[in-house]
Amino acid sequence: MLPQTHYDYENRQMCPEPVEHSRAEVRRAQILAAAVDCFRQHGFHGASISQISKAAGMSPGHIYHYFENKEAIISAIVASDLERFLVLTAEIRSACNVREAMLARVAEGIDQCLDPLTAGLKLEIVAEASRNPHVAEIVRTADQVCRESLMLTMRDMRHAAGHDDDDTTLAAMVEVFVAMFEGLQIRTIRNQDIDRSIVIPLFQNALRNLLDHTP
Amino acid sequence: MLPQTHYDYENRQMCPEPVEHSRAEVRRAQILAAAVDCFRQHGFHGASISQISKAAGMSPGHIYHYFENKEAIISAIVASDLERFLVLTAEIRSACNVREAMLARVAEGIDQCLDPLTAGLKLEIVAEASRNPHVAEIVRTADQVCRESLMLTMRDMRHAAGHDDDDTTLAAMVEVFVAMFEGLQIRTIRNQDIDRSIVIPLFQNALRNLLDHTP
DNA sequence: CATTCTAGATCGAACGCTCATTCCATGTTA
DNA sequence: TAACATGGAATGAGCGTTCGATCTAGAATG
Repeated sequence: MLPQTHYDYENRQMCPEPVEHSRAEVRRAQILAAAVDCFRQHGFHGASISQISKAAGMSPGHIYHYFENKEAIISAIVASDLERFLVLTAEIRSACNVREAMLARVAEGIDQCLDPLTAGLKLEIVAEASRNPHVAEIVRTADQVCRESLMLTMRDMRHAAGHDDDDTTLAAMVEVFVAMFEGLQIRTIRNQDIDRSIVIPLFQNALRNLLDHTP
Repeated sequence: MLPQTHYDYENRQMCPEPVEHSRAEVRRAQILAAAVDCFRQHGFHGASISQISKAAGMSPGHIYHYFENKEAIISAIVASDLERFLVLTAEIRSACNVREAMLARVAEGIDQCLDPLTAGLKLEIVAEASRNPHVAEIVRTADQVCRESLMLTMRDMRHAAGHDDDDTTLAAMVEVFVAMFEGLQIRTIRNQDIDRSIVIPLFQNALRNLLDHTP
């Protein structure tokens, strides 16, 4: 386990977490957790401040001491959500055996994508990004950082296997790689009876084919 | 071009379209077109009946002569959206050369998935399905029919190539196949600068690997 | 240690607005 | 004339947000 970090958007690097325990930080976390619950159940626009405040165990007005408005809550969730992914990719890249770490995380990633609760919120976030420019900016910035991190990881893996790819090829491989995972999030909503024991090996095989691809 | 058809949910088969031109049908279509526009821009819960009625060029109250409530509009859009896909798969299966038809449609499908406007609404629909049981039921029923149709198509293709797969394997291949396409819908929102000229061939190659897969 | 002070935490009523929906008067068609 | 199409105001509920009143914990003071 790496120490807790977060992504510093201004300086574009990971920073150690100051592990805040102040009352304010606790309250903020309470609100965010409650909001995640509500957004999962009713969507961004369907969930009301009143609902969120009830779930967080405080008055509606009090929410506004910690967040400027409802959209700020959305942004905070999106940001923290994607920060967690950045930590994950950083962990993979800092492992001794990058390939092993990656393959291990693949199984983990598939499981997470196939969890309907997680997938539902992720889809809500992307759908919101498709029309809310503010959310779109956060989502796209973090996505770019993730892709860059994955590109570096993939370049290492491929180089060890004797391939020497240019950046455009690597970027395309990352696109298809990520698309496959994100596609699972949609599948788990559209089909609740996925036969995991057959689908997961097939999926992993397709991933391996992609990673070992020769032009 | 096949004649216009729609999917009869009760009898589980395609039916010829009665091509209605009555005033009521025209009005309904107007409302649905306006609603699609509004939902794209503001989401299901963000778009109001008043907005939709303005876009459709009629009064808010009049909407309720054609749809019981707002959710009925959502359902009608989802249903017609997915019916169009059912028509597409039926078209592929009825082609002389199924493999050729399929590969041609693949390029078409990639283009459609990479269009942010189309993708945005599809994601909105899936996100809504992840929490609205009524929408979920429509989405899942249609998805199942699509998968069955794709399974038949894929069985033909694979059989011609000397493979004889059992149903679970075929179902899994369909899952991964569809997941890849649906993943593109998310990618086109998260990354607006996808290099199509490199990504699409790589994506098609990955698809071919999947279709020619040997266990 | 006891008291006072103060700044932040917290509440919940209130505001202005918009929403989905209803309803009835009016217009249109056959 | 009868049946349907349409408009638009009315309704009541709920929304995001604001705001002033109260509470509380802990520093400052004596």
